[in-house]
Amino acid sequence: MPHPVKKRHTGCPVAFALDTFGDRWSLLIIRDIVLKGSKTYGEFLEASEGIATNVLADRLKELESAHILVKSRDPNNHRRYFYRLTEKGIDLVPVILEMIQWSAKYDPQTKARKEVLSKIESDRQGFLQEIRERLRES
Amino acid sequence: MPHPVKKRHTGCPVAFALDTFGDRWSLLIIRDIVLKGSKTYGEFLEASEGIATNVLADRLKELESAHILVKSRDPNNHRRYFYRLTEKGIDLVPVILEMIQWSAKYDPQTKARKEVLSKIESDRQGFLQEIRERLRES
DNA sequence: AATTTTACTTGCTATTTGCAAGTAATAAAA
DNA sequence: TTTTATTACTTGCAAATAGCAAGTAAAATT
Repeated sequence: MPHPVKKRHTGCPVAFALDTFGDRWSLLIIRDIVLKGSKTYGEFLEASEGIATNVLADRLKELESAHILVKSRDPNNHRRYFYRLTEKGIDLVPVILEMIQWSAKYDPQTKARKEVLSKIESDRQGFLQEIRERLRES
Repeated sequence: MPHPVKKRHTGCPVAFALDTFGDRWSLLIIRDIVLKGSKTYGEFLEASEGIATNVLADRLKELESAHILVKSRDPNNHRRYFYRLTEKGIDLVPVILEMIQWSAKYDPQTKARKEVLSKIESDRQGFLQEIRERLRES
């Protein structure tokens, strides 16, 4: 079973952020929720670029205990659970948007969609508000 | 010698960003340059929350080959090198600012300074511009 | 009652990190 | 000009983490 990474708790906000979600997978899981509408373990397994099942289980546990995700049962199918973003998690969307813009600028093979990019640039606040509302009501 | 992490090269901009700097140390090195004015190997070793020397060497190499950093000799002391951000590296500052804002909001022990935070909120573009200019002329 | 779905866990190997010590080139001091 | 110190690394090894394949358990479906 993978373990949580050592926390630096130095007070530096950059270090705090990296200690919380600074690994290869955490933000991809959040991307799956925000951009692909994933909610369940199975959906993350399929959507997240081939994340290993034990690593996925570990990251979900970590993100839940960091209060970035909340887990609830699917009322219609008690075998499965829904993972949703908390407000703390939703507040990570701006970080993801900046990453998207940076990669769109520097990755020649980027698949970032032009419409999305122009929306982010021309009406960032509106775009963020739409995402927030969608996530809150999901 | 640590090796580069496996690249996913899937076209997803979030994955591209994480493949490039999505680890516990890369953005801390960049923070050292941007916020602490670090330039040399020794300064990174001292500033970066106790990064191990071999990991530092590896990350510098990776960031250089990703064209985020450039390495040049100190003309006054040929034993040492200066590491500076390229434009590609400078363009990561917005990502770092978002992380700072998120951590300032959610870390009760944050040491993020209020003046900096209000400057970021009230005049983000101006703040970014100041940083860019300082980094370019350094 | 048997099968399938869903969300994991377990065990093992490979990779990466972290620590301590060592090296090589240049500069400074004696 | 020989010795010492600085600076930027490299090397070797142990510990932690990631990745892969197979297994388990509860709930739903057939």
